[in-house]
Amino acid sequence: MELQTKYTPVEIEKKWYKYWLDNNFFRSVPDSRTPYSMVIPPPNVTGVLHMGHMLNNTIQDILIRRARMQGKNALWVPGTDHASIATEAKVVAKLKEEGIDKSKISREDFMKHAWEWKEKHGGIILEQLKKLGASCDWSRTSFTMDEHYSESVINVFIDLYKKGFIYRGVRMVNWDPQALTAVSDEEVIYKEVNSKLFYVKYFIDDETQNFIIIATTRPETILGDTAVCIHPQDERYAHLKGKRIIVPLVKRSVSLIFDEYVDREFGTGALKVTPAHDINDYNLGLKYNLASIDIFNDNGTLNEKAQLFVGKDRVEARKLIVKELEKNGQIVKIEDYINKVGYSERTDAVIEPKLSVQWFVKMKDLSKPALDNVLNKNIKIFPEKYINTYRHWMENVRDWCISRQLWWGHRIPAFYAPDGSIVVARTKEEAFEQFKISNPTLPAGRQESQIPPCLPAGRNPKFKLDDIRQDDDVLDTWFSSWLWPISVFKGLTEPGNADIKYYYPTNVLVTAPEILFFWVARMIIAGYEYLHEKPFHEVYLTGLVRDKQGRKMSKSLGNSPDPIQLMEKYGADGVRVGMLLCSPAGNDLLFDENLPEQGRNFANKIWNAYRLLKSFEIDEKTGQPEYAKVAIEWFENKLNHTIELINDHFSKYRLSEALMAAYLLFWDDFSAWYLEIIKPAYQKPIDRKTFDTTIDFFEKLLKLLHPFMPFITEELWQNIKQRKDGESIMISELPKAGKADGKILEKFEITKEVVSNLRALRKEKNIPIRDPLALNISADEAGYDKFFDCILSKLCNLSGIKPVSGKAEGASSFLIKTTEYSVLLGNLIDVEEELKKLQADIDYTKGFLTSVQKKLSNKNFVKNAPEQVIGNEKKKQADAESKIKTLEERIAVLKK
RNA sequence: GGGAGCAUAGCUCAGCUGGUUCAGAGCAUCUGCCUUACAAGCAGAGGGUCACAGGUUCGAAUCCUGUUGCUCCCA
Repeated sequence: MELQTKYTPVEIEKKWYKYWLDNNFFRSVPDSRTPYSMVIPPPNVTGVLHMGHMLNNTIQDILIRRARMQGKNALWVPGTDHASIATEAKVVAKLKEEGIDKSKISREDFMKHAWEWKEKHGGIILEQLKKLGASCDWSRTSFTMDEHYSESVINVFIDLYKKGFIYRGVRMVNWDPQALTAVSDEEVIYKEVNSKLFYVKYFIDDETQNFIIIATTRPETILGDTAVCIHPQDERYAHLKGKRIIVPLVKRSVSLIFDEYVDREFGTGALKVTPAHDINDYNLGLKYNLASIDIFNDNGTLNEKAQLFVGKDRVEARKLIVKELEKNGQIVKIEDYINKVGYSERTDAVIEPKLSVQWFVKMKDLSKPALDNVLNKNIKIFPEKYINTYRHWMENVRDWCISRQLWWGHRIPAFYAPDGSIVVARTKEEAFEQFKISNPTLPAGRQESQIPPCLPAGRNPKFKLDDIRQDDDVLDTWFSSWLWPISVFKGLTEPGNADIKYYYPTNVLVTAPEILFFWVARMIIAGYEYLHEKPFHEVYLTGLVRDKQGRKMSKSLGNSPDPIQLMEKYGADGVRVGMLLCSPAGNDLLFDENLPEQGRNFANKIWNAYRLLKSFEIDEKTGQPEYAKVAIEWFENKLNHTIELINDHFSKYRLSEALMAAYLLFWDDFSAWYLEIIKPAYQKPIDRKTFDTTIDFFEKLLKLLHPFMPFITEELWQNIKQRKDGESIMISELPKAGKADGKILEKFEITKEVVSNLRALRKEKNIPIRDPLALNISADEAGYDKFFDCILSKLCNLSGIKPVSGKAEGASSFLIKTTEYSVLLGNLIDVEEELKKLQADIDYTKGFLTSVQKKLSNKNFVKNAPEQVIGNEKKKQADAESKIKTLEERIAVLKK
C-alpha cells in the first residue's frame, strides 16, 4: 500500500474511536487487579466544550490510558451536573422565546420543560469529548439529578440537619437581582469600578440648621438609613453626643451612635448606617438594636418602604435621589472614587447585599478532617503551592449558604406548618407524621424572618396534610456535586456495594484551581463525613487557559478558538500535544495556534518514520552490519533511560515534561540518529535482525506515546504487524525501563559531537558527502574508545579512522574533551583561518584555566570545599592544560 | 486592607538539598539545503549582567534582607 507523505487524521480518528467503543475497552468492572479510578469534573449540562475542558480532559485521558497500559483496572467516570442557575436561565430564555412566562406556569410544568431541554442539549459536551479521544466508561455516565443521586443529596441534607450542621437563618446574603436568587460568597466576583463618592448633608434634629456631612457611594440606600455612626474618639463630632439626625428626603429621625468600627480617615468620618443593605451596617444594627428597613424588591427595584421612587430600579433611583438632594442643596460635593463592587459570577449583575432567610451549612467542625488530611499530605495537592491557599480558606471557612431561589435542582426537603414551624423530611407525608409527634414551640403568627434557626417545631396538628407547604427553594448545585466521587458509585444509596468498595477513594482528581473551594474542598469534607475516607489520593490542579496576550479566554472577548474546529484542522492528537506542550504544572498556559500545529507536525514525523520502516526491503541472507549492532545497543540504553525519566515526570505530574521527553526521544534520538544510522544505503536491503529490532523499538515508542496521542499510535500499531480483531495498543503493556548504561550514552554524545563537527567541516569546505574523508585521532593516555567508530564512518562517509601520534600538516582539526580529531585536507585548508580558530580556542581555554587555578590556589576553598569538588577542579585543570598543549602543538605544525 | 506566589533567551518554561564550561529545553528568529521517510522536513547559527540593590559564603540563578514590577486568593 502506498502511503501519503502527509498524515490525515480525521477519518482515522473516527475509525479507532469506534473500534475502541465496539470492543468495550473503556469499560471497567471490579476484578482482582489494582484499580485506578478517576471521576470527571462534571461539566455543566449547558456547557459546550471550551479550551479549559480540552486541557483538563486531555490530562485525564493521558493519566487513565497510562494506568490502563500499566495493567491497572482503569476507570474514568464521565457525567454532567445540573447547574441550577445556568440551566434555569437557559430554560427561562427558551420559554420566553416561545412566548411563555415562567411566572405564569406551574413548577411542575417548568420542570417538564427543563428536563426536555436537558435531554435535548445536555449531552453535547460529552459527545464532543469523544472527539478528543476520551476513554471514559460511558456506560457509567452520571448526572447530578439522576434518581439515586437526588436521593443521596436529599438524605445528606436531612442527615446534616439532624446532626445540627444545617440551619435556617436570617443572614445578609449576596443577592443576584437578575437571577433572583442568593449566591454564595464564592460566586461573587469583585471588580474595581470607577464610581462616585457623594458628600451629603444630614441635618441635626434640633431645630438649628446644623448638619453633618456624610460620604457615601450608594445614595439610594439613604432611604433605608436607620442611624448615623461616629468614632467615639472623633473630636470633630464629640459635641453631638445625644443628638438625633434627620435622614434626608424621608425626614426620618434616627439616633447617632458611637462605635470604633468607623474609619475616621474615610470621607468625613461619619457613617450612615443601613442595616438592610450592607453587611457591616447589618452587624452594627445587631449590636445597637437598630431597625432594619429593606427598601428593595427582589429584582432590584425600590419597594414601598423606600417611600420615594417606588418601582424604580436601583441604578435609576440613585440618579433621581442625587438630583433631588441637589435640588434641596444637600449635596456638598461629588468626588471620583474607585471601589470594588461585587458581581454575580453567573449573570454579571451587581450583587445586592440583602437580608433574607436562607439555609446554611455550619462548616467549622465539618471541615476539620478535610483540612488536617491535606496538611498531613494524606491527600496530596499538585502543585504544592495551593496547599497554602487551601489552608487559608479552610481555617477561615465560613458557613455555606446552600439555598437558591430557583426551581431547577434538588428541592429543599423542609416543610412548613401553617404557623410557620418547620420539619425536615423526605416527603410531605413523613413531614406530617413528624408534626404529629413533635411539640409546638413557636407562638403562632411569628414573622418568618424571626424564626430561630432550626428548632424542631410542631404541634398536634390542627391542620391537614394539604396545609403543609414545602420550601420553595432548591439546593446549591455544589451541594450535589460535593457528593460526586461517592454518588457516581451509589455509595450512599447502596452502601458498601462492589463499586464503591473497589474504586473509592479514587486515585486522582484533575481540575482547575478556580474551584478548589467550591468543589474540591467540599468533596473532601463530604468524603470524610460520609465514608470516613478521602475521595481521592491526589489532586492535580491545571493552569488556566489564556490567550496569547494572557487574557482569560471568554465568550464575550471571542478569543477562544473552537476546539472542534481545531481538532478538525490539526487532529485530536495534534491538539492534545499542543495543549500539553504549553502546560507546565500549575501555570497558566498561553494558548496559541502554533501549539496544535507543532503537535500535528509531530504526528506527521511519526507517520513518516513509519513510512521509512515500511519501505525497507529485508534480505534474510545479509548479516547485521556492525554499525547497526552498535546503534541498537545505544538506542536500547537511551530508551531505558528515557522511560525512567518519563516515569519520574509522571510521578510528579510534570506531564508537559514527560511529553517533551518522549517527543525528543522519538524525534531526535530515534528519527534523527538511530534511523539515519541503520538506514541501508540507497536501494540496498536491510538485514532481518536489525529490521526486527527496529520494529520492536518503534512499537515501544508508539506505546510510550499512546497516552498522549492515542489515535495515530493505534493506527500505526495496527499497521505495523498483523493484529487480531480485538487487539489494541490501548490495552497493551507499557514498556518498562530496563538498565541504562550511562557510559554508552556519554560515549554516544561524543560521537554526535564528532559528527556535527565533521558535517560543519564539509559544509565550510564545500566537500560533498560522497567524497570520503580520512579522520585522524590523537588522544592522551586515557585512550580513545573505538566503540562508535563504525557509526562515524557510516554517517560521515570516512575512508578510515586512524590513531596518530604526530601532527600532520594540511589538516583541519577540532578538539572534543582531550581528544583531537583531524582531517587531512591538503591544500583545501586555509592556514590563516585555522590559526585564528585555534588561537580563539586557546584564549578561551586559558581563561578557563586561570579561573580554575584561582580557585585551587584559594586556601579557603581547598580547606572548606568537599574533596569531590576539589578533585573535579583538579581534573578540570589537568584537562585544560593538556588541551592547551595540544592546541599549541597544532599551531606550531601549521606555522611551520 | 490581609495572605500567597512569581520575576532566567523574543515567547512559554526547566534548573531538586549552593560546587563539572551551569546558564538549559521547546517554540520563534536567522543562514544554507526540494540529500529518494518527512519543506508539517534536514543541516547549522545567533540570542540571557538569571528584575534591581545589598548581605552570607572559598564559591550564589540557587540561601537571607530590602526595593521595584506582575499574578492569584481572601475581605
